[in-house]
Amino acid sequence: MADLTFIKKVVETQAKLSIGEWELFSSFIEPVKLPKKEFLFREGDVLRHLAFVNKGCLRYYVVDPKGNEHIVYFAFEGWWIGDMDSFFQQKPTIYYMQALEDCELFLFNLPNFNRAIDETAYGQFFKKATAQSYTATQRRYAEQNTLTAEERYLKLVENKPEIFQRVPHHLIASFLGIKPQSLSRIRKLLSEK
Amino acid sequence: MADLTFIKKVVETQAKLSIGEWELFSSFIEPVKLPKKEFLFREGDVLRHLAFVNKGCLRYYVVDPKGNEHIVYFAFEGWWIGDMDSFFQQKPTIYYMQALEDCELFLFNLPNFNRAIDETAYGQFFKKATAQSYTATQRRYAEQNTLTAEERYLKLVENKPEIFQRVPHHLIASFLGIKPQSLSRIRKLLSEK
DNA sequence: CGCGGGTTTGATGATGCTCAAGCCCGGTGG
DNA sequence: CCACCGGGCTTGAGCATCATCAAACCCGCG
Repeated sequence: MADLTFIKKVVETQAKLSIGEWELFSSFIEPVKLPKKEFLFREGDVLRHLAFVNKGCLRYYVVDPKGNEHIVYFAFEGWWIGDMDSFFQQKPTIYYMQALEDCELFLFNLPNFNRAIDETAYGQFFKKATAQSYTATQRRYAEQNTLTAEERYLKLVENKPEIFQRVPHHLIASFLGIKPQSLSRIRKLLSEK
Repeated sequence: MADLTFIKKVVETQAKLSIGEWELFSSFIEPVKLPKKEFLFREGDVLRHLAFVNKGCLRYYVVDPKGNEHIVYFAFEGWWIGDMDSFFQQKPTIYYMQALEDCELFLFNLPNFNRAIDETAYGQFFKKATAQSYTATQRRYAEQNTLTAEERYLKLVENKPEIFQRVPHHLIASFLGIKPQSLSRIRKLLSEK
């Protein structure tokens, strides 16, 4: 059986599950390995699972009509990933989720996930965690207009310095909303100071 | 008593409430009038309610460290509004919510809202509606980088033409992520075709 | 009638993109 | 073991988009 200590710790940041609830919740987990470069889902898929990242890292991105990829977020250990709209409404997603390293994921299918929400205190976790990342996405959206590329870069260096060791720079550029050339120039300028 | 036909119709798009559930749910509603220019909440407030917009329209915005306002969305009739993170975690918000017209809102406080989720099929509505707007926010975030200002303007004209009659143009510019001057120029260019 | 907020228009400038070329480095095959 | 290939990173020159600064205009309202 997979090691569940990490996911337990994460869920317990927002909700206390009784022993029985935890037993039910953990029985829903389907552990899978996702090798580097493989996709958890692609545009057009109807999501059959939401997932918890126990190990590794992935990118979540969308391809616009002009063919440009745009990375919405990177997901590292401890993140919940998926397109909730596609998952709950069982309709096709417009997003891609690709492993950037060999990953270990814990999958939850829809009936089980609904049971976890309705029958255990995981519902509390889910509500709060969703609200939090929703508000965070709104904030990031606003920052895209109010901050310059350099300021967004510095913020990332501040918040997640490891990312530059784990993720190629052209993907980080896409995440920051700029081209690889621009990221390179920003780094050069800053290093000259 | 306020007219509940509209909110009932909206909730029923995603969930069927029994007669008893609807009675409980509607007993939670606190109708209030919010006059034009007044605030439902401001930065620093801990949200005591989420709200449904039965009539009128509002803007939801954030002020960045440089003092620039950035409108995250306009809320019209049928929208649910608030900062869920502030509401569920009872922590201060960074957002402002201001009426742009005389509004009629239906408020829900935290204990009642939690009861609605846990004890009625409103929980289904909430889960799906939240997932939908979360995914929509992510899409809008991506579009901020992939579309030009003109393309975003045309998209708004397509999706919500009435907005130009109801909301001053400098606020629409803020929503589109540009300055009023730029919006004016875009409109001029397009009208010359 | 004049004030003031909102919109328009013009001139200039900064930020980040495009196009293009060169470089670095790890992996592969001879 | 070395030559070659290719992806990713860097650098340069010119360009597009949108911001900034500034002024004029429009119009509703006191």
